[in-house]
Amino acid sequence: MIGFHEFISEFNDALSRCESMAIFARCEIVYSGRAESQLLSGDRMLLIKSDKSMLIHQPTGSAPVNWMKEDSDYALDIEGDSLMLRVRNLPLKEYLDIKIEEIYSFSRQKLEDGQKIIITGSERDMSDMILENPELIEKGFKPLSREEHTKYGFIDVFGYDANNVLVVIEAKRYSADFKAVSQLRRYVEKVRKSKGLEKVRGILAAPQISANAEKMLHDFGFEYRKISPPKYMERFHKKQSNLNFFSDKKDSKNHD
Amino acid sequence: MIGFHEFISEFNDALSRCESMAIFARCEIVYSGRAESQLLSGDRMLLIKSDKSMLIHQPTGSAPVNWMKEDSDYALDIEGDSLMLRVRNLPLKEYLDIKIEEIYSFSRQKLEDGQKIIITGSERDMSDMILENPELIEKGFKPLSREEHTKYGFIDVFGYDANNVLVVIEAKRYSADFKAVSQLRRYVEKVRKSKGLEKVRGILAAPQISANAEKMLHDFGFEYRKISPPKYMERFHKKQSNLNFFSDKKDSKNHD
DNA sequence: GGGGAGAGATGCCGC
DNA sequence: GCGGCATTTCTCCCC
Repeated sequence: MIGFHEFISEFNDALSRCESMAIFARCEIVYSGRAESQLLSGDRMLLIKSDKSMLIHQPTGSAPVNWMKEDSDYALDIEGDSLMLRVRNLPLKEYLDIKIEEIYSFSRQKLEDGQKIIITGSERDMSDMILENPELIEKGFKPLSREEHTKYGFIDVFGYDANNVLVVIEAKRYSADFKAVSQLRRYVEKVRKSKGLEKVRGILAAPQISANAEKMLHDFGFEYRKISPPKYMERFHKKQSNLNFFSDKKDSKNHD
Repeated sequence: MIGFHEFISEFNDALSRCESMAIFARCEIVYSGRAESQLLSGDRMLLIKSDKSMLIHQPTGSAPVNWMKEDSDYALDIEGDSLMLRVRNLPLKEYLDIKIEEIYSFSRQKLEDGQKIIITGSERDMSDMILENPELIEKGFKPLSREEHTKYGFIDVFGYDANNVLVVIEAKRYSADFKAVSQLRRYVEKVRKSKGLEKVRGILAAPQISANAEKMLHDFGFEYRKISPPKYMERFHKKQSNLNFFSDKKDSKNHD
């Protein structure tokens, strides 16, 4: 438990040094901006980052209950028994008011991190895989070099089949739904119109598809290919299982 | 700075008591599950919640760089100069390995929070507003009681115009895009087919619409209405600007 | 800055 | 659990 006066001093000092902060506190919260929200009194974790963004987490769930974007302004004032923390982002017209009733703990730290996460197994990797292995779609499929931003739109993969009919492919890394079919439909219609072609094939590539989406797909005359996104690191790990840090990962992967 | 042995003991005790934790540390991270990722050494904030979910934040940005869902398992082991924190969610087949090089600070706290956030200004509030004020769409519009899950789909608002022509309305709280138009199109087509009607009107209600989306909208013969989501609390605050922090919140439920 | 689309999206609700 | 959809989505990339 930390007194408000000591906290105010520490908080403002940390803020001026662009340190990151973690606060455990009981508080009530009101947000006003893109929407409006209220959250009555309870225990939460408040994070303030070096970029002056803020996140508030309840003790459960993976999404923050309230937050403010970077470059927000912070002001602390004691009001009666409580400490008001007012967070403002004037350019975005967003306001967060936190009535802090009790502070359980406070940590501050200057954090240095120049690293950027590298992710594999995304939809992009999936279309790369299709480009490199066109037979995943069908024998004789000839993909054109992928053009995300053609005049036809943001098409994942684009090519010709064995009969030189144009093929538009939409890849989804997860179970394909109505939205994926609608998207494919929009692209196919665009290409048909732009090229003045009657026949353009549409193919949805995904590990799964919902029954409704598949029905809609067939109604439009499109096709489904069951294809899963690649996991490059996993493959790498299986090949090279003798490394230090990563080796344990690998072993832990061998749960299947 | 905290020693690994002391940390292990504190961490495991906190875990067994379902406390929440905040850790500032330098670490490397590897994730494997729905996708795969790696993040080289840097300073981060690690949160572990009462529900045994985990969030890892870099010093900037509002989204976590890595995370694990609730009910994950945690295991700590000293390996050479580092402390390995292995997080596992076996049912989801997700694995997170954190190589902790240095711990700057550690906080733990039992958090109690039974409150649920109340949000206004959502799309749902928008369709409620249209139901209560049908003239926002046009003179003579008669909304039917809203049925989110009709056999026609999850239609926002549904009604008849002055000439008893069926009207399907899709509301968007933000600037409407291609996806919104596609969605409206899908609903209109569904209703046309289900009811065997030639003429069903489609209206997109949103505060804004992109030029491309508006063109597509008109190509399909649909219409746009410029309507913004309501902000009940804001209206209330303007009327009653002399209350203390919380009285407004409570009454803000009586928004209309 | 807006538009368009993916995300390890998350969360909610309904079946 | 899956399906369908909104989200104060967030993030990225391109124009």
